[in-house]
Amino acid sequence: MQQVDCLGQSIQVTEGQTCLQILSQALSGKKFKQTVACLCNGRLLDLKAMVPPECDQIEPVFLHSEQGLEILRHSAAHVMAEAVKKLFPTAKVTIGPAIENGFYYDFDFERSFTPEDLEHIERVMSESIEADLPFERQVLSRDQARKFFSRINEAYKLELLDEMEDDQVSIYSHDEFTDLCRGPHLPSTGHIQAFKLTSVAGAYWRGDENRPMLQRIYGTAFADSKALKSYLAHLEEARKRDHRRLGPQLDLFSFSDEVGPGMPIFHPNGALVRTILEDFETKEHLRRGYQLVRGPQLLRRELWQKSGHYQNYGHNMYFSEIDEQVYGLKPMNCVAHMIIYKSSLRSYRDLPIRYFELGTVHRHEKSGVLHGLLRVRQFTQDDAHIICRPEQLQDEITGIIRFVQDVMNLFGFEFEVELSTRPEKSIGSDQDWDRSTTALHQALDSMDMPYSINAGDGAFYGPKIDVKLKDALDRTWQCATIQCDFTLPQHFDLSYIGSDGEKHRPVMVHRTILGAIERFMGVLIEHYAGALPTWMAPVQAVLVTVTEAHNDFAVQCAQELQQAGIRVQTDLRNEKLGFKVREAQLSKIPYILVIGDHEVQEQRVNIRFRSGKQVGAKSIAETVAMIQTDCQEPFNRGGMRYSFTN
RNA sequence: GCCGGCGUAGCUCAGUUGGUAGAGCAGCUGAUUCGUAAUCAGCAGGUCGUCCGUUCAAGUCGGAUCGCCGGCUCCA
Repeated sequence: MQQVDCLGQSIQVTEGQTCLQILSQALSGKKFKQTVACLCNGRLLDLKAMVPPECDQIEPVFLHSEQGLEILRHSAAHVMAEAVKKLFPTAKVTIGPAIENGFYYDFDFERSFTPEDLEHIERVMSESIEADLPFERQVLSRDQARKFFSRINEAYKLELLDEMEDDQVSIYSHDEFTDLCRGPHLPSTGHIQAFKLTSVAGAYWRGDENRPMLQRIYGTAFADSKALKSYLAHLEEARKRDHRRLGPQLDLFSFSDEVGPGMPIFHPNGALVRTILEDFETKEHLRRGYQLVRGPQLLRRELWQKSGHYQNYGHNMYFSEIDEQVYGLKPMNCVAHMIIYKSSLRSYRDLPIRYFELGTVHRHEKSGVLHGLLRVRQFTQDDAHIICRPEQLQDEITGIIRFVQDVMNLFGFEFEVELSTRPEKSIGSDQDWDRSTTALHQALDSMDMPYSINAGDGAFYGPKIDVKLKDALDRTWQCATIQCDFTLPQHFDLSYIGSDGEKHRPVMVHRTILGAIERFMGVLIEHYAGALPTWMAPVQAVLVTVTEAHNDFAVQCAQELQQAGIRVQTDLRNEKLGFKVREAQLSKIPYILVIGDHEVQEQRVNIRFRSGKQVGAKSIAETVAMIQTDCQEPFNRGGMRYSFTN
């Protein structure tokens, strides 16, 4: 006799009983309505599935749970596919998974779907949901399935079937629509209470740009309309934080058609923020034993051929011919660093050598990938190359990870870490790959850093660790990267004299901490919604006068604050106080210092934060101390020894 | 690069079935001298992204091109 544990109750299963029957016994009626699937010993199953013989534990999956939402969204994708097939019978179905916050389905159709099409599709979907049609699962042999999909003329499904290894496959049907699908699904279409089709896009079949482009429809679905509304409102809020909107608004940077795509222009405020970041980085690198170096922008083509970049990435480089010589604008900084290393004979005692450069590079990125400051054609990397003995590799990598961690903590970023292993198209010996991949693993493990593995996504010359940050819309962007490289030392014949008096080959690590200054600024702006922490704010304080009678004192205060190293502005315009406060606050200036009759009399300023909070009157000396403490605070919190100075 | 959408004043946008361009904010000038998110009035501002075409007539229709946006692919 089979016994299962369900929500703390032990229930006897008689033969042929479904999970639905067990759960309805264990659950009170109300909660049961919210149950859309079940977990049998951790495996997701339909409610209508028979209790598996080996199962001894069943848990309900509620619609509101993460797994419940995934099932909801996947089912919504099926309902959408059904609607598309009803409206456009010639469309061929391909795949349609649930994704974070929604779902999509790709169709092969002779034209793109229009916004009007989406409305029609939504209407037909609503009809299907209204009819509350059950999802039915059926298990077929691969052969039967092949016959079925061939009869209904769904070539893409046949291709998917050919790739499957199982002898048996499952199909799901509701109404007249049937799809090859692992499941599980909702009990019926009526459980889809809140959905919306959001956009159309082109997408390559199987993600391969050499295969046909399909028509993708994106949608989203939530457990109830309140959750859907709040998600859509969240999206709207996120759009307000978009650095492409905030950048020009705060007069940080802009793009110009006249200049060219992917070439950001930094205005005074933005250039100042940049300089503050770069200055911080320079000091922080010096403190951690890096040496500052600087290479040229243009280097002979032969050098790029030697490094291998010409062969691998030449199509993305900018070239120029000068005095009958071809020069390439550098797409990375390592080549000059190699030359510096080679400029003298190196001893094992010299290693590790850590060359750091805020190196400006040019890469001709495809036009379609450009994205504000996050993907540009000219950018400055906080780039370093560490040349070390093989046995030093792991310590060096650990040091870099600690560096990344410190900096991310300073800014309060949450980040994802990925380790990418050897790709198909790669060079180097198995031994080199194994040794360096192991060093990366061990460095991450030794620091208890959680990470995922991206198999086959390493650089062609070595494995790497990438650190990814999210933008306002939760899209991830690679920032820090740590890349092992054993081919460049070979191409440039790098060596050091070991303790045995013999020449040895060093290993090399390419790494960035922020990634690119431009990208990092973009992510920072979105992270702080434009309200940069005081130590980075281009203008830290603005003196706002009530009337022109107070201007003299304001100018005097400004001079004192400036003397103390604070970035201060005055707003002496003949405008109402409310108007000036509003503008200062919209400019996200951390300290708004109001001066009226009281303040002039007491020789004080009245402090208001950009949050709207009013602090009260303080002397200039007190104000300076307050702002300086504020600047120092993130560094104390981040546990960094770097101290804020101007 | 590929698929789709969009380009009107510095910014945000309106502009009906083709009939010759409009608002708010910002700017300038003047008035107002004011206590914590928008004082009032006046003025000025546009080859409707660019180039071809259709038409008596194009911001509006068609084509090309440049750019931006959403995806896909890519990211040394």
